[in-house]
Amino acid sequence: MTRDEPHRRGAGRPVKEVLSQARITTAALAIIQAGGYGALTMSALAKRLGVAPSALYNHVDSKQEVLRWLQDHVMSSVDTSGFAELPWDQALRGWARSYRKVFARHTPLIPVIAVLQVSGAPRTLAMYEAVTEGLVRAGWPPAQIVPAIVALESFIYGSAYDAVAPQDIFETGALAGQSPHFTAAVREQCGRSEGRAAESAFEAGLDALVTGLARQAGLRAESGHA
Amino acid sequence: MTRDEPHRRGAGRPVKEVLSQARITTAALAIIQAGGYGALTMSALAKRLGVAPSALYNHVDSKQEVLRWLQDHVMSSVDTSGFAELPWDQALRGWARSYRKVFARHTPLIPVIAVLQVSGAPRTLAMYEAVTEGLVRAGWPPAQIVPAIVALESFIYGSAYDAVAPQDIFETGALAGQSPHFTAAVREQCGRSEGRAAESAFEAGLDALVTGLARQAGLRAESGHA
DNA sequence: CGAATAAATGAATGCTGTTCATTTATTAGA
DNA sequence: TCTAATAAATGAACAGCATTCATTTATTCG
Repeated sequence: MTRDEPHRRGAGRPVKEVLSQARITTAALAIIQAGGYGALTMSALAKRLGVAPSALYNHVDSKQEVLRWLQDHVMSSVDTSGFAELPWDQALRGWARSYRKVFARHTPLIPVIAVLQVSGAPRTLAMYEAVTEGLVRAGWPPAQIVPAIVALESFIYGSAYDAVAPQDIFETGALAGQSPHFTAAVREQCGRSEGRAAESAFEAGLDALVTGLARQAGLRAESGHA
Repeated sequence: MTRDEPHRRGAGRPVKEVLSQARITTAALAIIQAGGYGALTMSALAKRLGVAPSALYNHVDSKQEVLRWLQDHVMSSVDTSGFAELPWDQALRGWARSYRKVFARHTPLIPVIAVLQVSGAPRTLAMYEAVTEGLVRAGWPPAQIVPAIVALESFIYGSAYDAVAPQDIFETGALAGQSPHFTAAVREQCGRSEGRAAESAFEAGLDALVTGLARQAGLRAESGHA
């Protein structure tokens, strides 16, 4: 599945690649920032690169591949710097918050990630490596690290969707009579956390996961929950 | 946004509705089961209902609406019966397992749910009501229930993606040298949980979430973790 | 110069969801 | 029973999509 490098030895090679992976990814990102994922079409991408749509296919297998490149690029902006400076549990929380924040603005990439082989996504792999190394250094048993990352990641993806959902999703409206307990519960927490319902749910879940997974690993999260 | 009932008072009404929401939803489900979500097109849907594609639009606003109907229908097969018989934490785990199992076969609906107003999804609302009632009866403080459900749901959605991902996602391949810790960690857990990596990560995360969220709510999960 | 080759092109393909003017069928009321 | 009203089905059409292909253009190596 890995693409051949374009014109490895060939003649006719221009001095600078006009349509490199980097240029295509950058253009795609610009389109998304300007008009959202709905605006990301192969035509739009070609136009922004000053080229015919068909020319794109000399450098990309499919739109799916563009999305894969995009995914790996976006992933590189997830912050793992905490593992260099902070206690492991604070670093883990910081990583999770950054991860969620980044993908809340790129939810259409989530189905792509979920199926993506890391072997084709070097920066994604680098992120996993940073997290793993941090946990290893903190004394986590090796066998528990991948399950913990997977569990956290699952929670992060779901929370990213949640972060961009309309705030009034849970308004029961005309059906309130059929759901008295739930309607009351929604009212209850609307008062508490003003508008930031998704935020507080994320923090609650994150704390539970970090604490619980650490306990399963025979460790103890050092900092209390916020 | 709520559709008018077709032919409320009108003349020309056939005795039985040929294209009701139920019939459309059933047909869509059959198409999906036969050929996956890629096969679910408005043309295919029309053909299965023995009708021209354009006729569909007398009963449905858009394909998105079909997906919303589908979502609510699928949601009704999530099992909440545990809340009637089991201790609350076991019921919660059972619900989460069922929820994940159902949507693992309907991952394309996840982005739909995340944006869907419950006011238009009665069976989804019924599910929330069942869970909420169960937690209220168990003594959960009302203000903590919605955040807990949201956190669990986020985890469930992410885990549903995970459940259908290829097993070799984490094979680092040629890049193993650049990620020694992670590669080792992957090897480590491959040996432990044979093929069921997603499963064990889900159970670990579920246990952490249920335990941790309960502790935040001032309760204690009764049953130990599996 | 000539051969080789990558890359760009424009036209075309088949699919998608969706719209629209028109026709068909059914029923309510006079 | 005739007529008016109205919902629903139709087929043609549309714009947009990702993608393919034969052809042309440009570049560089021998």
